[in-house]
Amino acid sequence: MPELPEVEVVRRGLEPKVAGAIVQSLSVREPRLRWPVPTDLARRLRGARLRSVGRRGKYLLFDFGAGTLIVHLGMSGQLRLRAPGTRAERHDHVDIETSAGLLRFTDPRRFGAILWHDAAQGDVLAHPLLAHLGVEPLSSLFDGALLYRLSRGRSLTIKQMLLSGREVVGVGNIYASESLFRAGISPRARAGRLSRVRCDALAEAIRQTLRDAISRGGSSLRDFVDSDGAHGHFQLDCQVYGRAGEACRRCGAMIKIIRQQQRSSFYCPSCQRP
DNA sequence: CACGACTCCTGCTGGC
DNA sequence: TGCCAGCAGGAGTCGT
Repeated sequence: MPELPEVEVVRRGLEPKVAGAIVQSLSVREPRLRWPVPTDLARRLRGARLRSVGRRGKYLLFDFGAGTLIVHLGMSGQLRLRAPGTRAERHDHVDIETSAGLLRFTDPRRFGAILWHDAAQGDVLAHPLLAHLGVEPLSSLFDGALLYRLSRGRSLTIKQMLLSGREVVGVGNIYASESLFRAGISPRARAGRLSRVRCDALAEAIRQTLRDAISRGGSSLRDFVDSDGAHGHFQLDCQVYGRAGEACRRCGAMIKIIRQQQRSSFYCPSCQRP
């Protein structure tokens, strides 16, 4: 479900409400997520005070001082703040009862993850899952120069490079297609062949696409909801994603769909060049 | 190292 | 109308 904008929308929704909250209890109904929920999590969290809610790529980072709760929403995860006592339904796998309310993790496909990183093990950003992530696309470190430098000598397609998360994080299948359309670049273009000018255009397109999506409250393709259960509106503005066979809004040509690495890519064959 | 295929899981949807 | 194959927004791991 969630790419960077959706995760950021969840983070922004939660942070002002739960920062400073004390954890009262934690209950795990289904520990079998992408990796097992740590068995000692309840003991570690009980009585702990949540300092802040951060984000790295698509990972949410709940800082408790003594350690960090790492949460990934996978493809179908939700993290919502509910009234205490709200009845658990199917796929409501983990509840964190806090002084600010019930923080509930729901994930039908169980591709999500809830992990603990102890402060004694060092900076959470050095965690194996986070250490090799690319640059944050909305930070000042990300621009066309970086994209150009990191793509030299690479034979994979630009779509695949964006999805890998090793150069830039947070761009998933929807926003990769949308960003490439904005930049006029075919998803099939070889990353290593992109000119500096086109890298500039792509970096700017990625930043604009993600900012727009965040400001609209995230994509609501399928079932994305924010921490209050509200749906986003980005899907209303998709230029190519999910529009195979329809007319390009810019030139009228028919939007195409192709498969790349088992994922669909949507693009306008007229507006986007290899 | 770089790259691509495979995999985990449940819920829909589209085509028959 | 009903059924079911195939596809879905992620990304770590493994084989080449």
